[in-house]
Amino acid sequence: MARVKEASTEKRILDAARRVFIRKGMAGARMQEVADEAGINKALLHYYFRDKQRLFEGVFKGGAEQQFGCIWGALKDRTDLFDAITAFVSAFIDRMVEDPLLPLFIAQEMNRDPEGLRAFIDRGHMSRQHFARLVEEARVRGAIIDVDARDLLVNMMALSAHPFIARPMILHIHGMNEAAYHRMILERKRTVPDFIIRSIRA
Amino acid sequence: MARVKEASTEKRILDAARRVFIRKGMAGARMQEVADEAGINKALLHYYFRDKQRLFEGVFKGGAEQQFGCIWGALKDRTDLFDAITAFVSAFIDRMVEDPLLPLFIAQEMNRDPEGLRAFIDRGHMSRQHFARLVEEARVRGAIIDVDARDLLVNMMALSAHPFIARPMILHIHGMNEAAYHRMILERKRTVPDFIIRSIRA
DNA sequence: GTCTATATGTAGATAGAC
DNA sequence: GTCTATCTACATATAGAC
Repeated sequence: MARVKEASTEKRILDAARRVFIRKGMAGARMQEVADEAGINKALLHYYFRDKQRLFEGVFKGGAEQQFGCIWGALKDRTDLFDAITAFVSAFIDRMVEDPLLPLFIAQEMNRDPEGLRAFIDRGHMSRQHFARLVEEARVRGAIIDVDARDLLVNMMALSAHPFIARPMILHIHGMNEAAYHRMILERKRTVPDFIIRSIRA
Repeated sequence: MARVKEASTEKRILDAARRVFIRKGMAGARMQEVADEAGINKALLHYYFRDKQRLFEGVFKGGAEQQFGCIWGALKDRTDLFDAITAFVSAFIDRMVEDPLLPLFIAQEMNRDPEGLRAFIDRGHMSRQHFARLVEEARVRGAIIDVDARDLLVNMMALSAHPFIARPMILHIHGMNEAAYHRMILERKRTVPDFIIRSIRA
Protein backbone atom coordinates (compact mmCIF):
# COMPACT_ATOMS: atom_id res chain seq x y z
CA MET A 1 0.00 0.00 0.00
CA ALA A 2 3.02 2.25 0.23
CA ARG A 3 3.21 2.06 -3.54
CA VAL A 4 2.15 5.20 -5.33
CA LYS A 5 -1.20 4.34 -6.85
CA GLU A 6 -2.09 5.18 -10.40
CA ALA A 7 -4.97 7.60 -10.44
CA SER A 8 -8.16 5.53 -10.42
CA THR A 9 -9.90 5.11 -13.73
CA GLU A 10 -12.86 7.12 -12.53
CA LYS A 11 -10.59 9.99 -11.54
CA ARG A 12 -8.78 9.90 -14.85
CA ILE A 13 -12.09 9.98 -16.70
CA LEU A 14 -13.29 12.96 -14.68
CA ASP A 15 -10.04 14.84 -15.25
CA ALA A 16 -10.07 14.13 -18.97
CA ALA A 17 -13.76 14.97 -19.30
CA ARG A 18 -13.24 18.19 -17.43
CA ARG A 19 -10.50 19.28 -19.82
CA VAL A 20 -12.45 18.32 -22.93
CA PHE A 21 -15.74 19.87 -21.78
CA ILE A 22 -14.01 23.11 -20.87
CA ARG A 23 -12.10 23.17 -24.14
CA LYS A 24 -15.01 22.33 -26.44
CA GLY A 25 -18.18 22.95 -24.46
CA MET A 26 -20.94 20.38 -24.03
CA ALA A 27 -22.05 20.58 -27.68
CA GLY A 28 -18.55 20.40 -29.11
CA ALA A 29 -17.14 17.74 -26.80
CA ARG A 30 -16.83 14.19 -28.14
CA MET A 31 -16.98 11.08 -25.99
CA GLN A 32 -14.19 9.63 -28.12
CA GLU A 33 -11.96 12.57 -27.30
CA VAL A 34 -12.61 12.14 -23.60
CA ALA A 35 -11.81 8.43 -23.86
CA ASP A 36 -8.59 9.10 -25.77
CA GLU A 37 -7.51 11.74 -23.29
CA ALA A 38 -8.26 9.41 -20.37
CA GLY A 39 -6.31 6.63 -22.11
CA ILE A 40 -9.28 4.30 -22.08
CA ASN A 41 -12.05 3.19 -24.31
CA LYS A 42 -15.38 4.78 -25.11
CA ALA A 43 -17.45 1.96 -23.69
CA LEU A 44 -15.84 2.42 -20.34
CA LEU A 45 -17.12 5.97 -20.13
CA HIS A 46 -20.63 4.59 -20.31
CA TYR A 47 -19.79 1.99 -17.72
CA TYR A 48 -18.79 4.65 -15.18
CA PHE A 49 -21.21 7.37 -16.22
CA ARG A 50 -24.33 6.24 -17.95
CA ASP A 51 -24.37 8.89 -20.66
CA LYS A 52 -22.81 12.16 -21.76
CA GLN A 53 -25.19 14.29 -19.71
CA ARG A 54 -24.40 12.38 -16.52
CA LEU A 55 -20.68 12.57 -17.24
CA PHE A 56 -21.04 16.31 -17.60
CA GLU A 57 -22.86 16.53 -14.31
CA GLY A 58 -20.36 14.22 -12.66
CA VAL A 59 -17.66 16.66 -13.60
CA PHE A 60 -19.31 19.92 -12.73
CA LYS A 61 -21.94 19.31 -10.08
CA GLY A 62 -20.61 19.94 -6.64
CA GLY A 63 -17.34 21.27 -7.95
CA ALA A 64 -18.24 24.86 -7.20
CA GLU A 65 -16.21 25.12 -4.06
CA GLN A 66 -13.14 23.86 -5.83
CA GLN A 67 -13.74 26.11 -8.82
CA PHE A 68 -14.57 29.39 -7.19
CA GLY A 69 -14.21 28.90 -3.48
CA CYS A 70 -10.81 30.54 -3.42
CA ILE A 71 -12.11 33.56 -5.30
CA TRP A 72 -15.12 34.28 -3.13
CA GLY A 73 -13.02 33.28 -0.14
CA ALA A 74 -10.65 36.12 -0.95
CA LEU A 75 -13.47 38.56 -0.28
CA LYS A 76 -14.59 36.97 2.91
CA ASP A 77 -11.70 37.70 5.24
CA ARG A 78 -11.28 41.35 4.34
CA THR A 79 -12.36 44.27 6.49
CA ASP A 80 -11.30 47.02 4.09
CA LEU A 81 -12.98 47.52 0.73
CA PHE A 82 -9.83 48.36 -1.19
CA ASP A 83 -8.08 45.29 0.21
CA ALA A 84 -11.10 43.20 -0.73
CA ILE A 85 -11.08 44.48 -4.30
CA THR A 86 -7.36 43.84 -4.66
CA ALA A 87 -7.61 40.35 -3.17
CA PHE A 88 -10.62 39.42 -5.30
CA VAL A 89 -9.08 40.49 -8.59
CA SER A 90 -5.79 38.87 -7.74
CA ALA A 91 -7.42 35.58 -6.72
CA PHE A 92 -9.65 35.66 -9.79
CA ILE A 93 -6.74 36.13 -12.17
CA ASP A 94 -4.62 33.52 -10.39
CA ARG A 95 -7.43 31.01 -10.68
CA MET A 96 -8.02 31.79 -14.35
CA VAL A 97 -4.34 31.42 -15.18
CA GLU A 98 -4.70 27.80 -14.04
CA ASP A 99 -7.80 27.28 -16.20
CA PRO A 100 -7.84 29.96 -18.85
CA LEU A 101 -10.84 28.58 -20.71
CA LEU A 102 -13.05 28.28 -17.64
CA PRO A 103 -14.80 31.67 -17.83
CA LEU A 104 -15.71 31.24 -21.48
CA PHE A 105 -16.95 27.73 -20.79
CA ILE A 106 -19.14 28.88 -17.93
CA ALA A 107 -20.57 31.76 -19.94
CA GLN A 108 -21.32 29.34 -22.77
CA GLU A 109 -22.98 26.70 -20.65
CA MET A 110 -24.95 29.09 -18.48
CA ASN A 111 -26.32 30.48 -21.67
CA ARG A 112 -27.27 27.05 -22.98
CA ASP A 113 -28.81 25.91 -19.71
CA PRO A 114 -29.13 28.62 -17.05
CA GLU A 115 -30.11 26.10 -14.39
CA GLY A 116 -27.30 23.70 -15.12
CA LEU A 117 -24.39 25.44 -13.49
CA ARG A 118 -26.35 27.29 -10.86
CA ALA A 119 -24.54 25.40 -8.09
CA PHE A 120 -21.33 26.70 -9.59
CA ILE A 121 -22.25 30.21 -8.66
CA ASP A 122 -24.31 30.03 -5.52
CA ARG A 123 -21.48 29.42 -3.12
CA GLY A 124 -20.36 33.02 -3.04
CA HIS A 125 -23.61 34.35 -1.63
CA MET A 126 -22.28 35.12 1.83
CA SER A 127 -19.17 36.71 0.41
CA ARG A 128 -21.21 38.96 -1.83
CA GLN A 129 -23.29 40.14 1.11
CA HIS A 130 -20.09 40.83 2.99
CA PHE A 131 -18.79 42.77 0.01
CA ALA A 132 -21.94 44.90 -0.12
CA ARG A 133 -21.44 45.76 3.56
CA LEU A 134 -17.83 46.79 2.90
CA VAL A 135 -19.02 49.07 0.12
CA GLU A 136 -21.66 50.63 2.33
CA GLU A 137 -19.22 51.04 5.18
CA ALA A 138 -16.64 52.72 2.92
CA ARG A 139 -19.30 55.04 1.55
CA VAL A 140 -20.46 56.04 5.03
CA ARG A 141 -16.98 56.95 6.20
CA GLY A 142 -16.45 58.92 3.00
CA ALA A 143 -13.70 56.77 1.55
CA ILE A 144 -15.51 56.28 -1.78
CA ILE A 145 -18.04 58.06 -3.91
CA ASP A 146 -21.59 56.78 -4.05
CA VAL A 147 -21.47 53.59 -6.11
CA ASP A 148 -23.78 50.64 -6.54
CA ALA A 149 -22.20 47.53 -5.04
CA ARG A 150 -23.68 45.27 -7.68
CA ASP A 151 -22.38 47.43 -10.52
CA LEU A 152 -18.99 47.49 -8.88
CA LEU A 153 -18.90 43.71 -8.62
CA VAL A 154 -19.93 43.37 -12.25
CA ASN A 155 -17.07 45.68 -13.19
CA MET A 156 -14.57 43.72 -11.08
CA MET A 157 -15.62 40.47 -12.72
CA ALA A 158 -15.65 42.04 -16.18
CA LEU A 159 -12.13 43.43 -15.86
CA SER A 160 -10.84 40.17 -14.39
CA ALA A 161 -12.56 37.68 -16.67
CA HIS A 162 -12.76 39.36 -20.04
CA PRO A 163 -9.09 39.14 -20.99
CA PHE A 164 -9.44 35.37 -20.72
CA ILE A 165 -12.73 35.20 -22.57
CA ALA A 166 -11.48 37.44 -25.36
CA ARG A 167 -7.93 36.10 -25.47
CA PRO A 168 -7.79 35.32 -29.20
CA MET A 169 -9.29 38.69 -30.00
CA ILE A 170 -6.81 40.53 -27.82
CA LEU A 171 -3.86 38.62 -29.26
CA HIS A 172 -5.02 39.54 -32.72
CA ILE A 173 -6.07 43.13 -32.17
CA HIS A 174 -2.90 44.10 -30.40
CA GLY A 175 -0.60 41.83 -32.37
CA MET A 176 0.63 40.23 -29.18
CA ASN A 177 2.49 36.96 -28.83
CA GLU A 178 1.98 34.51 -25.99
CA ALA A 179 4.66 36.05 -23.82
CA ALA A 180 3.34 39.60 -24.15
CA TYR A 181 -0.19 38.42 -23.43
CA HIS A 182 0.92 36.53 -20.35
CA ARG A 183 2.84 39.55 -19.12
CA MET A 184 -0.24 41.73 -19.55
CA ILE A 185 -2.38 39.25 -17.62
CA LEU A 186 0.02 39.17 -14.70
CA GLU A 187 0.37 42.95 -14.66
CA ARG A 188 -3.39 43.20 -14.48
CA LYS A 189 -3.28 41.77 -10.96
CA ARG A 190 -1.88 45.18 -10.10
CA THR A 191 -3.30 47.49 -12.77
CA VAL A 192 -6.92 46.36 -12.50
CA PRO A 193 -7.27 47.00 -8.74
CA ASP A 194 -5.56 50.38 -9.26
CA PHE A 195 -7.95 51.14 -12.09
CA ILE A 196 -10.99 50.27 -10.00
CA ILE A 197 -9.90 51.98 -6.81
CA ARG A 198 -8.97 55.21 -8.60
CA SER A 199 -12.43 55.36 -10.08
CA ILE A 200 -14.35 54.97 -6.83
CA ARG A 201 -12.08 56.74 -4.35
CA ALA A 202 -13.71 59.84 -2.94
CA MET B 1 -42.32 46.14 -59.76
CA ALA B 2 -43.86 48.65 -57.42
CA ARG B 3 -45.00 45.66 -55.37
CA VAL B 4 -43.12 45.17 -52.14
CA LYS B 5 -40.92 42.15 -52.73
CA GLU B 6 -40.63 39.30 -50.28
CA ALA B 7 -37.12 39.00 -48.99
CA SER B 8 -35.25 36.74 -51.40
CA THR B 9 -34.79 33.15 -50.31
CA GLU B 10 -31.05 33.64 -50.04
CA LYS B 11 -31.54 36.63 -47.79
CA ARG B 12 -33.97 34.77 -45.58
CA ILE B 13 -31.55 31.86 -45.29
CA LEU B 14 -28.73 34.19 -44.32
CA ASP B 15 -30.86 35.96 -41.72
CA ALA B 16 -32.08 32.71 -40.23
CA ALA B 17 -28.61 31.17 -40.23
CA ARG B 18 -27.20 34.23 -38.58
CA ARG B 19 -29.71 34.01 -35.74
CA VAL B 20 -29.22 30.29 -35.24
CA PHE B 21 -25.42 30.38 -35.41
CA ILE B 22 -25.26 33.25 -32.93
CA ARG B 23 -27.72 31.52 -30.61
CA LYS B 24 -26.17 28.05 -30.70
CA GLY B 25 -22.64 28.48 -32.04
CA MET B 26 -21.27 26.52 -35.00
CA ALA B 27 -21.14 23.23 -33.06
CA GLY B 28 -24.61 23.54 -31.59
CA ALA B 29 -26.40 24.88 -34.65
CA ARG B 30 -28.55 22.47 -36.67
CA MET B 31 -29.23 22.81 -40.37
CA GLN B 32 -32.82 21.75 -39.70
CA GLU B 33 -33.25 24.63 -37.29
CA VAL B 34 -31.93 27.08 -39.85
CA ALA B 35 -34.29 25.67 -42.47
CA ASP B 36 -37.28 25.89 -40.11
CA GLU B 37 -36.43 29.43 -39.14
CA ALA B 38 -36.07 30.42 -42.79
CA GLY B 39 -39.38 28.76 -43.59
CA ILE B 40 -37.81 26.48 -46.17
CA ASN B 41 -36.49 23.02 -46.49
CA LYS B 42 -33.13 21.59 -45.50
CA ALA B 43 -32.16 20.59 -49.03
CA LEU B 44 -32.49 24.16 -50.17
CA LEU B 45 -29.81 25.25 -47.75
CA HIS B 46 -27.41 22.97 -49.58
CA TYR B 47 -28.59 24.29 -52.90
CA TYR B 48 -27.66 27.86 -51.95
CA PHE B 49 -24.65 27.11 -49.78
CA ARG B 50 -22.88 23.86 -50.45
CA ASP B 51 -22.41 22.81 -46.84
CA LYS B 52 -22.62 24.01 -43.25
CA GLN B 53 -19.13 25.47 -43.25
CA ARG B 54 -19.83 27.54 -46.37
CA LEU B 55 -23.13 28.70 -44.93
CA PHE B 56 -21.31 29.84 -41.83
CA GLU B 57 -18.80 31.73 -43.93
CA GLY B 58 -21.55 33.16 -46.11
CA VAL B 59 -23.08 34.65 -42.99
CA PHE B 60 -20.01 35.98 -41.27
CA LYS B 61 -17.36 36.65 -43.88
CA GLY B 62 -17.44 40.21 -45.03
CA GLY B 63 -20.00 41.17 -42.45
CA ALA B 64 -17.47 42.89 -40.24
CA GLU B 65 -18.36 46.38 -41.34
CA GLN B 66 -22.01 45.78 -40.56
CA GLN B 67 -21.24 44.12 -37.22
CA PHE B 68 -18.67 46.46 -35.77
CA GLY B 69 -18.31 49.32 -38.16
CA CYS B 70 -20.51 51.58 -36.08
CA ILE B 71 -18.51 50.82 -32.94
CA TRP B 72 -15.06 51.52 -34.33
CA GLY B 73 -16.61 54.36 -36.30
CA ALA B 74 -17.60 55.99 -33.04
CA LEU B 75 -13.92 56.33 -32.17
CA LYS B 76 -12.88 57.66 -35.52
CA ASP B 77 -14.48 61.09 -35.54
CA ARG B 78 -13.46 62.13 -32.04
CA THR B 79 -10.76 64.60 -31.22
CA ASP B 80 -11.04 64.35 -27.44
CA LEU B 81 -10.17 61.18 -25.55
CA PHE B 82 -13.00 61.41 -23.04
CA ASP B 83 -15.51 61.95 -25.83
CA ALA B 84 -14.05 59.01 -27.67
CA ILE B 85 -14.39 56.74 -24.65
CA THR B 86 -17.96 57.83 -24.06
CA ALA B 87 -18.90 57.39 -27.70
CA PHE B 88 -17.24 53.98 -27.96
CA VAL B 89 -18.90 52.53 -24.89
CA SER B 90 -22.25 53.95 -25.85
CA ALA B 91 -22.03 52.63 -29.41
CA PHE B 92 -20.83 49.26 -28.17
CA ILE B 93 -23.71 48.86 -25.76
CA ASP B 94 -26.26 50.09 -28.30
CA ARG B 95 -25.00 47.55 -30.80
CA MET B 96 -25.05 44.73 -28.26
CA VAL B 97 -28.59 45.53 -27.19
CA GLU B 98 -29.58 44.74 -30.77
CA ASP B 99 -27.66 41.45 -30.74
CA PRO B 100 -27.10 40.46 -27.11
CA LEU B 101 -25.56 37.08 -27.89
CA LEU B 102 -23.05 38.41 -30.39
CA PRO B 103 -20.09 38.94 -28.03
CA LEU B 104 -20.38 35.47 -26.53
CA PHE B 105 -20.69 33.97 -29.99
CA ILE B 106 -17.59 35.75 -31.22
CA ALA B 107 -15.58 34.76 -28.17
CA GLN B 108 -16.69 31.17 -28.66
CA GLU B 109 -15.90 30.98 -32.36
CA MET B 110 -12.61 32.85 -32.17
CA ASN B 111 -11.58 30.32 -29.59
CA ARG B 112 -12.58 27.42 -31.80
CA ASP B 113 -10.96 28.83 -34.91
CA PRO B 114 -8.83 31.93 -34.35
CA GLU B 115 -8.42 32.53 -38.09
CA GLY B 116 -12.09 32.16 -38.89
CA LEU B 117 -13.45 35.48 -37.73
CA ARG B 118 -10.30 37.47 -38.23
CA ALA B 119 -11.99 39.66 -40.83
CA PHE B 120 -14.58 40.45 -38.21
CA ILE B 121 -12.03 42.26 -36.16
CA ASP B 122 -9.57 43.76 -38.57
CA ARG B 123 -11.70 46.63 -39.75
CA GLY B 124 -11.08 48.75 -36.70
CA HIS B 125 -7.35 48.99 -37.21
CA MET B 126 -7.32 52.64 -38.22
CA SER B 127 -9.65 53.57 -35.41
CA ARG B 128 -7.43 51.87 -32.86
CA GLN B 129 -4.42 53.77 -34.10
CA HIS B 130 -6.40 56.97 -33.84
CA PHE B 131 -7.41 56.02 -30.30
CA ALA B 132 -3.78 55.43 -29.31
CA ARG B 133 -2.94 58.92 -30.59
CA LEU B 134 -5.77 60.43 -28.54
CA VAL B 135 -4.40 58.70 -25.44
CA GLU B 136 -0.91 59.94 -26.12
CA GLU B 137 -2.14 63.46 -26.80
CA ALA B 138 -4.17 63.51 -23.58
CA ARG B 139 -1.20 62.27 -21.62
CA VAL B 140 1.12 64.93 -23.08
CA ARG B 141 -1.20 67.76 -22.17
CA GLY B 142 -1.57 66.34 -18.69
CA ALA B 143 -5.28 65.47 -18.92
CA ILE B 144 -4.74 61.87 -17.86
CA ILE B 145 -2.28 59.83 -15.86
CA ASP B 146 0.17 57.59 -17.66
CA VAL B 147 -1.83 54.64 -18.96
CA ASP B 148 -1.22 52.02 -21.62
CA ALA B 149 -3.61 52.58 -24.53
CA ARG B 150 -3.95 48.86 -25.17
CA ASP B 151 -4.83 48.12 -21.57
CA LEU B 152 -7.34 50.93 -21.62
CA LEU B 153 -9.00 49.57 -24.73
CA VAL B 154 -9.15 46.09 -23.19
CA ASN B 155 -10.85 47.60 -20.15
CA MET B 156 -13.34 49.52 -22.27
CA MET B 157 -14.26 46.38 -24.16
CA ALA B 158 -14.40 44.31 -20.98
CA LEU B 159 -16.74 46.71 -19.22
CA SER B 160 -18.94 47.04 -22.31
CA ALA B 161 -19.10 43.41 -23.40
CA HIS B 162 -19.01 41.39 -20.22
CA PRO B 163 -22.51 42.16 -18.96
CA PHE B 164 -23.80 40.61 -22.18
CA ILE B 165 -21.48 37.62 -22.08
CA ALA B 166 -22.25 36.92 -18.42
CA ARG B 167 -25.93 37.83 -18.57
CA PRO B 168 -27.33 34.62 -17.02
CA MET B 169 -24.74 34.76 -14.26
CA ILE B 170 -25.53 38.38 -13.46
CA LEU B 171 -29.26 37.71 -13.43
CA HIS B 172 -28.69 34.85 -11.05
CA ILE B 173 -26.05 36.37 -8.77
CA HIS B 174 -27.95 39.57 -8.24
CA GLY B 175 -31.41 38.06 -8.35
CA MET B 176 -32.43 40.42 -11.12
CA ASN B 177 -35.39 40.12 -13.44
CA GLU B 178 -35.33 41.10 -17.10
CA ALA B 179 -36.43 44.64 -16.45
CA ALA B 180 -33.81 45.33 -13.79
CA TYR B 181 -31.11 43.85 -16.00
CA HIS B 182 -32.16 45.96 -18.95
CA ARG B 183 -32.19 49.05 -16.79
CA MET B 184 -28.68 48.30 -15.58
CA ILE B 185 -27.44 47.81 -19.14
CA LEU B 186 -28.83 51.14 -20.26
CA GLU B 187 -27.47 52.93 -17.24
CA ARG B 188 -24.06 51.54 -18.05
CA LYS B 189 -23.94 53.76 -21.15
CA ARG B 190 -23.45 56.51 -18.59
CA THR B 191 -21.84 54.78 -15.59
CA VAL B 192 -19.13 52.93 -17.53
CA PRO B 193 -17.64 55.99 -19.25
CA ASP B 194 -17.77 57.78 -15.86
CA PHE B 195 -16.04 54.84 -14.24
CA ILE B 196 -13.29 54.77 -16.86
CA ILE B 197 -12.72 58.50 -17.05
CA ARG B 198 -12.51 58.89 -13.27
CA SER B 199 -9.82 56.26 -13.15
CA ILE B 200 -7.54 57.81 -15.77
CA ARG B 201 -8.13 61.54 -15.21
CA ALA B 202 -4.99 63.25 -13.92
C1' DG C 1 -35.83 26.88 -57.27
C1' DT C 2 -38.09 23.99 -54.29
C1' DC C 3 -39.57 19.87 -52.74
C1' DT C 4 -39.50 14.50 -50.97
C1' DA C 5 -36.86 10.76 -50.34
C1' DT C 6 -32.59 8.72 -49.46
C1' DA C 7 -27.78 8.05 -48.78
C1' DT C 8 -23.65 8.79 -45.93
C1' DG C 9 -21.18 9.81 -42.04
C1' DT C 10 -20.52 10.38 -37.22
C1' DA C 11 -21.44 10.21 -32.35
C1' DG C 12 -23.74 8.28 -28.47
C1' DA C 13 -24.97 4.14 -26.42
C1' DT C 14 -25.31 -1.10 -25.76
C1' DA C 15 -24.06 -6.29 -25.97
C1' DG C 16 -21.24 -9.57 -24.88
C1' DA C 17 -16.47 -11.73 -24.67
C1' DC C 18 -12.62 -11.84 -21.62
C1' DG D 1 -13.39 -3.54 -15.08
C1' DT D 2 -12.03 -3.33 -19.61
C1' DC D 3 -12.16 -4.43 -24.16
C1' DT D 4 -14.10 -5.19 -29.37
C1' DA D 5 -17.86 -5.16 -32.06
C1' DT D 6 -22.25 -3.47 -33.05
C1' DC D 7 -26.57 -0.94 -32.89
C1' DT D 8 -29.23 3.18 -33.07
C1' DA D 9 -30.12 7.83 -33.69
C1' DC D 10 -29.34 11.87 -35.71
C1' DA D 11 -27.19 15.42 -38.68
C1' DT D 12 -25.15 16.49 -42.90
C1' DA D 13 -25.35 15.97 -47.53
C1' DT D 14 -27.09 14.22 -52.18
C1' DA D 15 -30.40 12.40 -55.89
C1' DG D 16 -33.98 13.10 -58.44
C1' DA D 17 -39.00 14.43 -59.22
C1' DC D 18 -41.69 18.49 -60.07
